[in-house]
Amino acid sequence: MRDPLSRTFAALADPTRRAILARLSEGEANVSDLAEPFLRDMSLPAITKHLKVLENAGLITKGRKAQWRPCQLNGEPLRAAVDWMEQYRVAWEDQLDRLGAYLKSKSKGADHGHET
Amino acid sequence: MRDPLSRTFAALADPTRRAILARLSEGEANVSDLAEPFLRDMSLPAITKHLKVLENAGLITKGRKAQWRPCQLNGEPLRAAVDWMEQYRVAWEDQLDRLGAYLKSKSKGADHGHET
DNA sequence: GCTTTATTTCACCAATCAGTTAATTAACAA
DNA sequence: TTGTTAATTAACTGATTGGTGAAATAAAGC
Repeated sequence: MRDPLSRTFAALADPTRRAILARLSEGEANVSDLAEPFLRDMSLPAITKHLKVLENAGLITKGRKAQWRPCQLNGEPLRAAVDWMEQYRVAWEDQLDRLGAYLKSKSKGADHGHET
Repeated sequence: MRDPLSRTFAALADPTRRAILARLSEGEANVSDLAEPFLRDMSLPAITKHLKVLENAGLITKGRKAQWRPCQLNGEPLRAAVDWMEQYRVAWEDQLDRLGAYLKSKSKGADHGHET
């Protein structure tokens, strides 16, 4: 996973990590706070690793406050990811439109008068 | 990678696969058409595998036309991915706003206490 | 100094990933 | 039937991922 965009998407490709980001969207939190909901399912080192993945992707930054490591969200890479998607969104929606038109013409074609 | 969202993000976490999607956003293409730009770097079976990943994520659908397999984009999972991101983008931007406000108040010296 | 709390690092393991070459299937063309 | 083109499957490999428990580090607190 060399490039930043790949790192971002890879980091998002895990429900635990997405949940951590969701939690962080409500505000700063320490590692143990972030870990707490998952400790039934996995160990603390596992969370440390997930956080490292998020950090390497630039999605979070970790501070230092005594023995705590307050984490906070960094939206920048996410914006890059959304931007990548938006770049192709027009084409995707065109294709969806074509599909919609096709389905509509196939079923009935009543409401919104498109060519049958 | 059980859940659909994870599958989508995982599928996007590879530059070859993103390039394939980009190509497909310009219109339907056969496997060999899609493979052509990459055959200098990897074999055809490698492309077949990438296409399978994209297909399993629901990002493309493969048709059959004689011995060809015309692939086309399916934007639905991408919409779900963008939706997930948008859901938190507001919060991220709020955080950026708060940071901005904080920095502004700090530079202005608006000394407002933080009571217990 | 010793103990506690918060977090990370280490060494390991099983599963998945991304690629390979060689063989195979599918559809068509002669 | 034989051959050609398009694409997939099979069997294998090395690297990465996601987890573990045990030990190590860091900063307080007593």
